[in-house]
Amino acid sequence: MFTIGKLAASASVSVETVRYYQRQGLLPTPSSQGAVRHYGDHHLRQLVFIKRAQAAGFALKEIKLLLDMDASQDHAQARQLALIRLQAIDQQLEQLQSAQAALKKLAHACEHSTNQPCPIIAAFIDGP
Amino acid sequence: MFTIGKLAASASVSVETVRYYQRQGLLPTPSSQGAVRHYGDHHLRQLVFIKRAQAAGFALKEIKLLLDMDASQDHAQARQLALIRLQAIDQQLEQLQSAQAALKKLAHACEHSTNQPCPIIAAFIDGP
DNA sequence: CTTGACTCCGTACCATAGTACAGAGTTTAA
DNA sequence: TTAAACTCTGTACTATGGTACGGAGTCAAG
Repeated sequence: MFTIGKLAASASVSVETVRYYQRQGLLPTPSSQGAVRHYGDHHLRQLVFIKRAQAAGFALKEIKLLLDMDASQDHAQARQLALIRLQAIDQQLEQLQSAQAALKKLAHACEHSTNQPCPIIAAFIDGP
Repeated sequence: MFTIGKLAASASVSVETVRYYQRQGLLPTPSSQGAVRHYGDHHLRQLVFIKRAQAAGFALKEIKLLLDMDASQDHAQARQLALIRLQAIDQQLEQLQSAQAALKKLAHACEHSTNQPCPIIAAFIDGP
C-alpha cells in the first residue's frame, strides 16, 4: 500500500502527474479510508502501463481507450489501435529518415565549405 | 507582389498561420503602402523555408535562430543546430524503431491468440 | 455604386501533457 | 509535542503551434 507520493516515485512520475491522470480518468482514485488515500499494486501496474504505452507513442486519449478495452476484454479493438499506431510510426519513421538524410548531407556540406551562403540555410531556401 | 491571402495560398498555409509567424518574428511584416500590405518573393521564400525546416523537425524557435544566423552569416552556429537536431533525430528513430518492433510483435501475437487476456494490453502491463 | 470577397488588428480559444501553487489538514519522527 | 514532510482540493499557469472570430476598413467586378 502506497500513499500518492510513494506511488509516483515508484513509477518515476511526479505526484502532480498522478493527479493529472486521475483527472483524465486514466487512473482510478481510490476511495479514502480517512483523509489520505491509499494505493495498491494495481494502481502501480496501471501507472506503469500508461508510461509504457506512452513510450510506444500512444496519446493519453488512446491509452484511455486501451484501458477501457482491457476492462471490456475487447481484443479486436485493441489490435486495431495497435495497427493504426503502427501505420503512424511507419510514416514518422519515413519522415525522420528523410530529414536525417537531408540534414546529414547538409552538415557535411557545411563542414567542407567556407563559402557564403551557409549550405544548411540555402538548402531550405532553395529546396531539395 | 502578393496580398497575404495569395502569399498564404502559395505556401499552402492559412492566412492565420502567416499572421502567427509574423507575431512570432519568423516572417517580416511589410510596411503598408496604403491600407493593405504587399508581399514579395522574399516573403514567399522565407515562408517556404519555415515549412521545410519544420519538416526537418526544427521547432519554430530554432527556425527563428536559423533565420537570424542566416542574417548574420553565422555558419558555425547553423551547423551546430543541425548537429543537435541530428542527435535528437537519432534518438527519436531509436525510440520509434523499438516501439515499432514491440507493437509488431504484439499485433502478431494478438492475431494468433484467442485467449484472454489481450497480449497487447498484457505486454504493457507485464513489461518487455 | 453597391455587393461580396478580401484585409487589418486584436483578442480569445483549441488540444496536449503536464506543472505550480495556495491554503488547509494529516502523519511521522525526533 | 511540535516541526517537518507529506497529502488533499481546486484553480491557474506553462509551452507549442496554431485556429477562430468580431468589427472595421478596403478593393474589384458587375
